[in-house]
Amino acid sequence: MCETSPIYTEPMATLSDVAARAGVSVSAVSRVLSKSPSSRVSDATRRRIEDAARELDYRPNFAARALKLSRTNVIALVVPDVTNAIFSELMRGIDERAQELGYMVLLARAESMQHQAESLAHLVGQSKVDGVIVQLGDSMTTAYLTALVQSQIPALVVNSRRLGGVGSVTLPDEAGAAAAVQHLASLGHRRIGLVGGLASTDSAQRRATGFAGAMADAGLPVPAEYLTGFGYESAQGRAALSQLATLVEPPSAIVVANINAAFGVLLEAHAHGIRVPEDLSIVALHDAWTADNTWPPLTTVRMPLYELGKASMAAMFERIHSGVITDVVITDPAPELVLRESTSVYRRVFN
Amino acid sequence: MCETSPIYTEPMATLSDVAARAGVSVSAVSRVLSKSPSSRVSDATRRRIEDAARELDYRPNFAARALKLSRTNVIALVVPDVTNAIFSELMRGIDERAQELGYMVLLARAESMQHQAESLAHLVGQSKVDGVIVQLGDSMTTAYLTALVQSQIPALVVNSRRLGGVGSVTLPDEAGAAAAVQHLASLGHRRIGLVGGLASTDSAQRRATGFAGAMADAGLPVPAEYLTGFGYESAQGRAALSQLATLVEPPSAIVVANINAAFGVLLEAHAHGIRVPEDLSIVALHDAWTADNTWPPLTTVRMPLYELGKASMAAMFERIHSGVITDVVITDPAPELVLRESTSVYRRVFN
DNA sequence: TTACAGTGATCAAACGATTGAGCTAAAGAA
DNA sequence: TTCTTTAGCTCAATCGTTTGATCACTGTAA
Repeated sequence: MCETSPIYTEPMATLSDVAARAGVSVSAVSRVLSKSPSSRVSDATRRRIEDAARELDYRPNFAARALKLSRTNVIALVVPDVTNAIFSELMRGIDERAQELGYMVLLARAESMQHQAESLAHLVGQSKVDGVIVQLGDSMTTAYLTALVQSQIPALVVNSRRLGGVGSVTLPDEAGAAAAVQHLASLGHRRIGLVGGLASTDSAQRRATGFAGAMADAGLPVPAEYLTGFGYESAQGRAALSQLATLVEPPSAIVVANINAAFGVLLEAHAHGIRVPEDLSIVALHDAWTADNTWPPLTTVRMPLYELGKASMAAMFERIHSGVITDVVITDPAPELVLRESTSVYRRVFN
Repeated sequence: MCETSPIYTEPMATLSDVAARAGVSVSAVSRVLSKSPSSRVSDATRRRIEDAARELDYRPNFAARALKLSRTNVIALVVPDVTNAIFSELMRGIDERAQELGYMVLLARAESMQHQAESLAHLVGQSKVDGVIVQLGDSMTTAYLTALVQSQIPALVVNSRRLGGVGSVTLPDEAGAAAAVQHLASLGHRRIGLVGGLASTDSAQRRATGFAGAMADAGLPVPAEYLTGFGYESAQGRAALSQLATLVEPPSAIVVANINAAFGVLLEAHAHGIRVPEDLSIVALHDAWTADNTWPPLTTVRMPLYELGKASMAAMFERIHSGVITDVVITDPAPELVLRESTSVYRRVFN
């Protein structure tokens, strides 16, 4: 089961190796290879240096560079839950832009940071990373956030505003919720409920606002008992539908503020013998590949998560390099309805 | 929208700051704080140093340490697809053990590494990371792998063996497939099909072997047309069922080698009007929270992914510190059937 | 002839930690 | 008293880069 391998790993070529081979000084090599604009070098030596570097397969030593320049070109991404389908699109956006900007992403699961704020401080204090992008979750304490703000860490919060001292990048939550309402209204639904997030969270508030606004625009009433706000996870979606189902006159359609909660809603509907979409139309915010796997497949509103990621990394870059703290709202592309099979035209069941 | 913040970020305290405050030399501080066993220091000075360090909130500079010791205590995890539900359990295991061992994990999406092997070489060549754990995907070229082997990088492949020069950690694939078969057989099914992975991959082969073995043990025939092997993704699951459904005498139950493919199987079943589990029982390898969201919820065989992650990190640690290359198979816990609603007792439809 | 600007390269001091070797004083041995 | 040992420190080199300061040289102007 085991086998020892002699490790012949000849050490990487360094600047001075290249310098020796090219017959020049270390500084000349450094200036040429790091393409510094102030490099007054003759074409001949430049070529000799580049050749030598290529022949020795030279790669700059990350640690040495980081030490000298006191920046690592690495940023940390803190997410509450890697399992979340939403995270992966976000990650993809961040990663892509990071690569363009010459950065790498260190993924940190929030759960793994036991003494959370402290861990973050370590990350930056040790100058392992140049900045931190945090995707807020319901579980993140405010203590964590204030600690984050107080530390002078370049930080950025994704999809949550009203935090002084750290930047933010936010989704068009109102527009997304409104799009969902408009879809249902256009199908003839008048009794539309909301399965929302925790009222304490910023995004849940915005989605609720968008929902209310669109209902008003459509001239539809919103009874208080049609509004729930248990949270974004599956179990909380179940709880919400379970409550809505007991109403004397239950909604004929609901907007679910998060796709994960919608999974729970669907399960609970099955459990209650509520047929989707015949008895109840469901549209959820956020699109993900998992929406195809439910029965019926979920109609969703796709939110620009990929762009959220890209913009986050861009804002982080700005913050690091110019100290500018921005609050960005993604508007392009706009939330887009993805029609599947969980919504249908309203049929008067109480005819 | 923008607001500039003056950055008062006073630089981190260094060893010499601590030394100055404690009135001792830098080396004394280093020896005390890095708890080196060869530190002959009086209790008095030790206490002075520790106090000074605490007061200044000293944290060792990562880059400096990495430069001097030429190791970073960071490993890279390369995954084909962050979206994959399987990945998150694996990641959790790796991350947890990494933390115990004083390591951090740099997540690298394989898709983001355009010139893949080259990127890897960069990662290690620059000594950004001490080693690389690779979760193989269908899309990973053999060129990539041979490059990985040839480089002297401490590397480890997850769930794929037969690679000289790099270690491996593998799931109990045969046992998992066998457990699935046994469950179906115990329900009275005799015509059992396999929706497998690509025959070129190691894990697909082992699962196919486990399937065949268990079928033989149960005294059940396996017609060649009951065996498919399109791949582990949803679309390929659809393709597989679409093919199986055309058979004159289709299977009454199938084992799907991967839960993601099972989602596709389920969709295709719906499309064909095949009722699950009445007309077709389905059991999939790998459990994930998404299995609860399908209709009907999927019966699965839970594979020890978390333990796979932990073992991987442990093996990586071994590899880095003692050069020992191991091939580990996870046996504990054994694959476990998670009963949901996609399987039921066989009823003779052709009576 | 002397001075001076400009070019192309080198020197050397950092960055912050680690660590083998060397130093000093006190204690013990001869 | 003198020599050796040892506990308790400090010295100084080193890891690989970056970068302001410096230097040697050539060509030009005064």
